[in-house]
Amino acid sequence: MSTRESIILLAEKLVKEKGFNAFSFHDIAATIGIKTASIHYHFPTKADLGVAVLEQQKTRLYQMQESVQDKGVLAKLEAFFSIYNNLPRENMVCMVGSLATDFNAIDPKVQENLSEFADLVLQWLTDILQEGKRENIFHFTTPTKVKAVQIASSMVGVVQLQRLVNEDDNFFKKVKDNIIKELKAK
Amino acid sequence: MSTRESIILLAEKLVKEKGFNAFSFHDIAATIGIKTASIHYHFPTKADLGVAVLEQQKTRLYQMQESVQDKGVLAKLEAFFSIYNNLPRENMVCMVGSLATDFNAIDPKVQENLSEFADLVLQWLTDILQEGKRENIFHFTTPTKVKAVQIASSMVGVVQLQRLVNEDDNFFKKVKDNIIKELKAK
DNA sequence: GTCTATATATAGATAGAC
DNA sequence: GTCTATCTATATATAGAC
Repeated sequence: MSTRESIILLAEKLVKEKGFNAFSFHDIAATIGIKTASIHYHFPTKADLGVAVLEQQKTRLYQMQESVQDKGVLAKLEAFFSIYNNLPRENMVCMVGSLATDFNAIDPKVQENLSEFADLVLQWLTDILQEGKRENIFHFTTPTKVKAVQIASSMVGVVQLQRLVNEDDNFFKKVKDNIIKELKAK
Repeated sequence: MSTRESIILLAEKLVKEKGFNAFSFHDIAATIGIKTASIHYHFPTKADLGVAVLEQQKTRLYQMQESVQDKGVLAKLEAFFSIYNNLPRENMVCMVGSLATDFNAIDPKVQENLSEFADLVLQWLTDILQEGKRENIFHFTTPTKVKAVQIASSMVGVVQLQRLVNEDDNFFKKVKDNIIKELKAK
């Protein structure tokens, strides 16, 4: 893996763990064994690094969409949830939520890329829900986009709340399972 | 209003707008017309200020609970939603979500107070939902606490997503209205 | 209770050698 | 592509005068 890729991956981890404005080039440099000046060679500014992280997120999303395109709607829904599945265990929140709370404190370039990534995720979930309705697997009556926003919001929020409560209560899994149950209910 | 109260109120606003680690004592000092050293007289450390903000949030929550204790369950539910109602318009996210994403970058004292405040909010919503079931106004079958976490998560998340999408689409209101509709549905 | 002045630390960023 | 060295800005925090 190239140094550039290592930096992006570690930056992603740190954003999800601590937030964009709480990690520093020094955190990254110390972990991967280089100096902060070397990071600036790959990413002139921290905003450039933020943009690169979001572009990588988009690429990963496209790959995930492609990998399940021939599968059933329930497999696609599970792929959507896989964005969030491992976060609580790793003491992380999702990229969108982490950057959204810092929105007014990040560079406009990062803001723009974040909005685009969030739109992609929302549109993907909307498409999945629509397909489920068409196939008579899901039976909600709410407008599909609204339902998608509601479900995505639940995921964004529950990984954050999970951090604050006793981890014996696996609210993340309970909420996720309940969402699937409600989607299937007639 | 005392200087101390002014500092707490402004800190609350800044946390919801930019995040705890993105505002500085200088931001507060400049706005209310004092020097940063004066803030340290009231709050020795930034963590102390964070704790004070959360204690004020708890006090406000208790007052809200008391103000609706003799009203109907739908009025209580609306009081719960009032925590979030004005946030999108003011370009803010909620206190719990803002601090949860920064959880690993804030002082343990602030972490602890945040967890307590989140527990209070969740327990309040759980009580409201339970009362609604008892009075046959709500008809969900999911365990009440899980339903409360799911709804609270939706609110935490939707005020964050609302920041990222076209504000012409008032997803916050649509999601909130849909949650109420689903609670009442048989 | 607020001020001036300052200490101390750390951040992002740049210049130029290798 | 990474380094050393340095710049500049800003953060939290403290000491002591008023």
